[in-house]
Amino acid sequence: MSRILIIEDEEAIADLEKDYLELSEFEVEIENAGDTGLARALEGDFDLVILDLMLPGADGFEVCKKIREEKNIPILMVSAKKDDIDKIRGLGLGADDYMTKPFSPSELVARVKAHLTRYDRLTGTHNKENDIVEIRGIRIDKTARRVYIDGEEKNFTTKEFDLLTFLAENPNHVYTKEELFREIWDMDSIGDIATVTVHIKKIREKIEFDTAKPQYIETIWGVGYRFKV
Amino acid sequence: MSRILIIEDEEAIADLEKDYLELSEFEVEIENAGDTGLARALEGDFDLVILDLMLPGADGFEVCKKIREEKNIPILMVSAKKDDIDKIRGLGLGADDYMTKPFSPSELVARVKAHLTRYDRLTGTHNKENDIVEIRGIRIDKTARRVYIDGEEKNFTTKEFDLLTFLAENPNHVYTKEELFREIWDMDSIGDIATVTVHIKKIREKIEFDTAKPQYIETIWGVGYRFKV
DNA sequence: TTAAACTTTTAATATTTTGTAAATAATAAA
DNA sequence: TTTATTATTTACAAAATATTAAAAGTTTAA
Repeated sequence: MSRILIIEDEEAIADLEKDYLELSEFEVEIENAGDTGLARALEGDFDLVILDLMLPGADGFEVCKKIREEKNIPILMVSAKKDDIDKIRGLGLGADDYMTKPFSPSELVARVKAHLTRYDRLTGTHNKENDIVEIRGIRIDKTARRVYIDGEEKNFTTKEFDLLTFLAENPNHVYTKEELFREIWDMDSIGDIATVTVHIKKIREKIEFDTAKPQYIETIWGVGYRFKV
Repeated sequence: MSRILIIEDEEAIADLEKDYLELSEFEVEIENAGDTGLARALEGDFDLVILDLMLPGADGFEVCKKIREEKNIPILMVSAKKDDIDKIRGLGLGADDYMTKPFSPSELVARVKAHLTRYDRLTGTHNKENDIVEIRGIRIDKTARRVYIDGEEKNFTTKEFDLLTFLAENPNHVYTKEELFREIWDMDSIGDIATVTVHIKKIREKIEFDTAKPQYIETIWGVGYRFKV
C-alpha cells in the first residue's frame, strides 16, 4: 500500500489525519518539525506528503520547494490561513493541492486518493511494477508475455510480441522498417527487412478489426509504421 | 504553447474562458456539445480539457470517462452544482479537478497552469526533445509525422511533409526551386524542377484557405518560394 | 528424431506516391 | 498592348512502396 508522510506540529491534528488515513489502508508516519520532516521526506520512500505551512524549525514554503527539487511525489499543503493558497501558487513551489483548516478527514482522504491515483497513472508506477503496457484496449503483460485484445487473450509468437510491445510502448512515433529491425532483431544479424512487413501483417491479423484499415498500427507510406494513439 | 479544449454549451461562459486563457498565451478551441466534444478531444492534439458536466448530446460523466480511457491529459470538470463534486469523485472518472460555477477566470487560469505544470513534470514532456514545429496555426509533429492545420489533422505524403517542414522551419527565407529540390530530393544532379511546383500546389491545397491567394507559402516571382511569417 | 511451430525469403499483386507533359494563367519587360 | 517568361493546374503514366500468400528454412518441444 502507499506510504504517507505527515509533517505537522499540532499533534492532535496529525493523529487524527493518521487515524483516518490508516482506515483507508495507508501506511502513515508523522514528523512534527520542518527540518526533520524535510530530512525524512528526502530520505524515506514515501508516495505522498501532507505538509503544514506553519512549522517550527523551518519555513513550510522552503520545505515544499526542497522536497520538490528532489522528488516528484504529490505534496498536499495544509494551512490555517486562506490567503496562503494564493501565496503558494504565486511562489510556484510545486505543491499539488492546498487545504485550509479546518477540513474534514474524509475530504483529506479523498484528495490523497485522487492524487495517488493520478500519480500512478502519469508515472506508470503501478503498471511498471507488473510490467504491463496498456493502450487503447490492448493489454500487454510483459512478464507473462501475454496479450489481451479487448479483454480476450490472443497468442503471439516471440517476434510478434516484441514488435507489438515496442510499438505500443512508443506510440505516435514513426519507425522505419530498418529501425524496427535493428530494435527487435539482433544488431549484427543480417537479414532482409521484408520480414518486418510480414510480422506487421501477422500482428494486424490479431489486433485489427479490419486489416485493410488498420486502427492501431498505421502505415506511413514511404517511411514506416506508427502505433496510433 | 499548450492547447486547450473547452467543452461547454453556454457560449458566453465558453467565450469568457477562452478570452482569459488566450491572454495567457494558450491556444483554445470550443466545442458546445458532448458528443462532438468527445470526438474532438480524442482526435485532436490537446494538452488539457475543460469539461462542463451539463451538456446536450451526451452525459458529462460519460465524456470524462471516455476521454480518460484514451488520454492521460488533465481534465478539469466544471459544474453548477456543488454536490456533483462528490459524485465525480465517487465514480472515479479520472477527472483531475473540479470547479463550481460561478468561478473567477483568474482562478481557472491558475488551475490550468498548475495542472499543465504538473503534467509536464510527471510525464517528462518538457524533458523530451520536442521536435514540434509550430508556426501560424500550423503544427508539425516531426516524430509522429503528423500535421495539424488549425488543430485539425491533415494527411501529407512523404515529399509534401518534408517540403512543408523544411519551409516552416525556415520561415521568411526565399528558396529557389533548385534549392528546394536539392534539399528535399537530395540529389546533386539538376533534375526536373517542375515537380517542386506541383508539390507546392499539393501542399497549398491542404494548408491554404484560398489557393489563389496563399497566406503561408508565397511565390516570389522569378525567384522561388517563401514561408511567410 | 520427428512433427509442429515459427521465421524468413520470395514473388506476384495491389496501392500510393511521384514525376512528366501539356494546357492555362499570371507577371514583367519591351 | 504585345510578347516572352514564369507559375499554376490538371490528368495520367511510371515508379516506388506495401501487402499478401505461399514456399523454404529454422527452431523448438514432445
